[in-house]
Amino acid sequence: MKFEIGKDYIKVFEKQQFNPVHILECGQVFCYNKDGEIYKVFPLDQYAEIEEKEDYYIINTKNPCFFANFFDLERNYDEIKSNLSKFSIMTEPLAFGTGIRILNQDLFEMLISFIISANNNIKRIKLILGNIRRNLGEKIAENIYSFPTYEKLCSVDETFFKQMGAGYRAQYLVKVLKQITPKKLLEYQNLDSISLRKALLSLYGVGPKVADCIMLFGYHRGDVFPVDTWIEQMYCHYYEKLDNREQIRNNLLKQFGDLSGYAQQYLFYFSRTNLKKL
DNA sequence: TTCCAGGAGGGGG
DNA sequence: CCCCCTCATGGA
Repeated sequence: MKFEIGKDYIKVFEKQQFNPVHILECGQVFCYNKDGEIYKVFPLDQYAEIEEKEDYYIINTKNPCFFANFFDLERNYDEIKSNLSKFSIMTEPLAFGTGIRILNQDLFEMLISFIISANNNIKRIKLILGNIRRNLGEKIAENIYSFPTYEKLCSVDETFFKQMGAGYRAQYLVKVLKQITPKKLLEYQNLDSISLRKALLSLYGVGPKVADCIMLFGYHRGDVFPVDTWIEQMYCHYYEKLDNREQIRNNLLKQFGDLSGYAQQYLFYFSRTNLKKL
């Protein structure tokens, strides 16, 4: 995709391939705020502000290289969308979510975030993660705190996570922190998708859906299809009535192949905002 | 008041 | 293997 990278900014010129509203609001990421027309994004300990100009979007940040990778700017999404458009079910979701991109997010942050996401809603997930940041992170901008380090998270107990609002997921967090380190997660990069999924599923608080989300939004694997309540509803509406999520996953994977992850995100975003009206 | 949210762990059959 | 139950919390 066409973009210009400067010392403290990135300009992104192809708006049909890059829409910050849809990229951030589509449910793949929880570390952002909307401040008027400006989006503030704060993955890990990094910070950026995104603003729309007439012919481009500008990402203002001290670390353009980090965010070029974070926003997956090297990838051509025109090609992905063109391939997805061959499926008639994708017509509306592609039009609705124009400019969605799958982010490259930190593996450890994804693990913690999506364990919290289980049986939860996005607004409250953001709230809980914000509480954890504010208590254990470093201040990186006005009223914005970094994602805590592994060591910081290990230094607190179950009661702390409950106070942050994590509810019964508090014990999952404490246990998973004893099972895994950020370094080990990084080493998993080399695994094929079958082995990677198996490794993630062995972690406490990580089931099929959370494992798929970590694989998609962290490891950028296209050959997964996270099935949550919205995808399940979508599937029952457009395909057939099925309550077995593993079966739904396999059927959708068979259709979309290596583009499954991308298809899923467009379908999820569309379903979550439109399906209840249908 | 009950139902639901980007589900997962645990027990029993 | 599958089925059933339970797990906090806040908004609708």
